[in-house]
Amino acid sequence: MNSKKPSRQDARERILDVSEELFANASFASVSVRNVTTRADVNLSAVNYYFGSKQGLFQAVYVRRATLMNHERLQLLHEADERAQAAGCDVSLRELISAMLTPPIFWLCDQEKGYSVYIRFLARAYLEEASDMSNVLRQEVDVFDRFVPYFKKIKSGLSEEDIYWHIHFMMGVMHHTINHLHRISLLSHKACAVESGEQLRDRLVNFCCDGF
Amino acid sequence: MNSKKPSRQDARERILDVSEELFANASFASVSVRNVTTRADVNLSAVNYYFGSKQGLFQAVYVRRATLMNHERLQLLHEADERAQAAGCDVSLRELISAMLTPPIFWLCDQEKGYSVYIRFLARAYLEEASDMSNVLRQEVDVFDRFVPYFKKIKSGLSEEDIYWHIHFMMGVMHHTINHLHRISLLSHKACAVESGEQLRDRLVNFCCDGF
DNA sequence: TAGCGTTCTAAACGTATGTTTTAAACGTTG
DNA sequence: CAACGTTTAAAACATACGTTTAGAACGCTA
Repeated sequence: MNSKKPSRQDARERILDVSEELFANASFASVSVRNVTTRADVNLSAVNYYFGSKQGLFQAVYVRRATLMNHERLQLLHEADERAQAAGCDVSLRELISAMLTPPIFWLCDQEKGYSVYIRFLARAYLEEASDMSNVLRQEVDVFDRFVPYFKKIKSGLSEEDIYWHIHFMMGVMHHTINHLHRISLLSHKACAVESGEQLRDRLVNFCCDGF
Repeated sequence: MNSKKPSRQDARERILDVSEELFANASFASVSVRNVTTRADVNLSAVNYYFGSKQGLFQAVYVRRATLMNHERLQLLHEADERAQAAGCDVSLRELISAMLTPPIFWLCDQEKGYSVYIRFLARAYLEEASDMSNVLRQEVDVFDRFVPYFKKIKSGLSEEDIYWHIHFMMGVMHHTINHLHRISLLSHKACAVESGEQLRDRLVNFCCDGF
C-alpha cells in the first residue's frame, strides 16, 4: 500500500543521500537546490524546511558521517595501542599511518553503502572555502592531535614541525587519490586500474611510510 | 596623459589577471562574470567580447601559463639528463622528482609575478569537472610520459604500473600542498609556517623520493 | 579629414537561482 | 471525530546570472 509514497521521515534522508552525491561530483555553487529536490523526488521547499538553507544542507551532509569516520580512526589507533602494550613495544609507524588512512580509503572503495560518495564529498568540502567548513577541519585536527604523540615517540629524530608536515603530506596523497582516482587510468594510458580497497590502502600506506 | 585610462589591449590582460585570482580562490560556478569585470574595471560585456564566454575565459586563464610551466619541467629534465650524460651515469631519482615539482612549487612561492596565483588556479582546475578541462590533463600527461622512461631506468624493480601510481601520488602531495598551504599552520597549531620555496620544495622532494 | 575596423559602453534579454509564503494534506493524540 | 503539530504542495518573490544587442568612442590608415 504505502509502497508508492515513501514514508514520512525518509524524505529528509533522501535529500541527504542525493545532495551528498551531487556535492561529491560538483562544486557547492554549481549544485542547485532544484537539482537536489528533483532527484530526491521531494518538493522544492523541502530543503529549506528541513535544513533552513542550502548551506545548512551542506553542513548536514558533512555532519551525518564525519564523527563516525573519525571514530573509526581512533578505534584503530586504540587497537594498535593495545596490541603494542601487550607485546611490550611501540606502535609501529605502519599501524599509525594505516589507522589514519584505512577508514577513508575503505569507505572510498566500499561498494554497498553510501560511504564511497561521502569520502569524495569530504575531499571536495575541503576546497569549499565559501561554505564555512572550518569545523570540518577542526574535528580532523582533534583526531590528528591524538596521533601526534605516537609519531613523536617512534620518530624521535623528527621535530614536531616535521611530523605535522608529514601528516599534511599524507592527507595530500589521500585526498588526491580520492579526488582523482578515476584519472589514474588516463594518466597511465589505462595501464593502471582501480584496485580493491586493501590494495589501494597498502599502496598508500607504503608510500607514506617511506615518506616519513 | 594616458595614465588614467589604461591603454587598449591590457583590458584583456587585466581580465585574465583578475579571473585567475578569483578562480584560484573559489569554484568556477561561484565566480560570476560581473565579479570579474567589476574588479578588472572593465565593462560587463568585455568577457564575452574577448573570450566568447565564461568558459572561454577559464580556458584562456589556463592556457596563458600552462605551456610555460611544462616547458620549465622539461627544461629541468633536459639539464639533468645532460649532467648525467657528462658524468656517465643515470639521472638520479631526486633530480627527476625535483624537475617535476620545482616549477609549480617555485611558482607557488613566487612573490613578484602572478605565478603564485596561477598555481592555485591550476590545482583548482583539476577539480572542475564541469569546465571541460580534459586538455589540461592531456598536456600534463604528455610531459609525464617524457619522465617515465627515466624512472623505469633507475627503478628497474618497479613495474610501469607502479611508476604511474607513484607519479599519481606525487601529484597528490603537490596539489594538496598547494591548495591547503595556509592550513598547515592551523593543523600544527601554528607550529609550522609557510617557508621559502627552496625549503618547501626540499620537503616535498624528500617525501616523494622516499615514497618511491 | 574621412573612412573603417577595433574596442568600449549601457541597456536589456531570458533564464535560473535561493528563499518565502500560503494553504492543503497528513498522522497522531485528545 | 476534532484539534493539533508536522510535513508536503504549488506558486510567487526578488535577485543574480551569462549572454546579446545596438551604438558610441576610439585609433589608425588613406
